[in-house]
Amino acid sequence: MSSNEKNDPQHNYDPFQGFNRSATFPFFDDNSPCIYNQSAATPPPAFDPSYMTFTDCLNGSNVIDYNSFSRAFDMSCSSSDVVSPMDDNTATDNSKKIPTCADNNNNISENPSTPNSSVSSSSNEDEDSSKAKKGKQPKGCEDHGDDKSKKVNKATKKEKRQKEPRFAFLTKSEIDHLEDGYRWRKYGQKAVKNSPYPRSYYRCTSPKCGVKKRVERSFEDPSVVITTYEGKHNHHIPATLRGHAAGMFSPPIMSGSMGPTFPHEFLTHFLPSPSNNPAAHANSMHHQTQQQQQQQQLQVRDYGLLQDLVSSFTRSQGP
DNA sequence: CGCCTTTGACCAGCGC
DNA sequence: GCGCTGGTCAAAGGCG
Repeated sequence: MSSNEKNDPQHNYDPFQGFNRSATFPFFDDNSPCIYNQSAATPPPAFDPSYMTFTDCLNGSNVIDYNSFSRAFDMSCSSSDVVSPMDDNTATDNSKKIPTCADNNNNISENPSTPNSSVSSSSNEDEDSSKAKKGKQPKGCEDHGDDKSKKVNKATKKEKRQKEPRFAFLTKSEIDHLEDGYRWRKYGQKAVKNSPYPRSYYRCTSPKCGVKKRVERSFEDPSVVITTYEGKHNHHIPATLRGHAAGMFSPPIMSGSMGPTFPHEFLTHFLPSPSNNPAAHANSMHHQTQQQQQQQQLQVRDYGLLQDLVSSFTRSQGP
């Protein structure tokens, strides 16, 4: 818990509390302007007063460049997926421990040429972590739950627990759980302190993919959904998805008006896109019915902020 | 029947 | 050691 929150919980709720923004978002400078929706009426005062839009982030020469941004989001699909583990004493809980810039560099920036070898190990370890935790016995079955096994589980967990880099997005949407092309299973929900809105926990349903995300609504601006991704998918977007999400970013909608490639690259990497999923692409290109197209448009609207960001960026590039 | 959400309980880390 | 909090588990139930 942050000291600010203690001092003034009603006005200092910060969904990114505990995040060192310059570390969490390496493309920010030390003054850490925050990604925020340009169209939002009133930015949450809890954030840095010097707000800048995503577009500003992209254009601000003193803030980021393509490289830093791409490093931040590991945009190169061919780049390493190695994620250096955070020590337990570095970041076991993002609300209590703030990763340092050095930590972050280790996690994200220093591996462009590292052999792509540890995706599975990373996710497997995550799975191991989950398995370790499954040592818990269900209620009424405590007869097997001796203290020894619990202690072993604790030790195992302490050794293996790692933190994936996290990336948070503010999305202006009325929908809490935005479709992003992947399939998620909700595994928990918790009330957020000083916020009337609960936080939901989702895990990617793909086997061996340990990606998680947390979704919560901003207390300051209920129209803003804060989605925090943790980890990186080690698989393609499911080709057959409810609502045909894999075809959301079909060329007519995204690529045709994108202009600059950067935001397109960014979004198509971080979010689902046919370019990341040839099978889905083919599917969307050849089997797109009118109904699917309508659905597609509806889903794209779910992206609220992201669309705004893209259009802002496109406009800022000029004709 | 498979997949998903809900929800109460449990666990670990941290501050005091 | 205790209490608080964030994160996770897993049984139960709903839905298509």
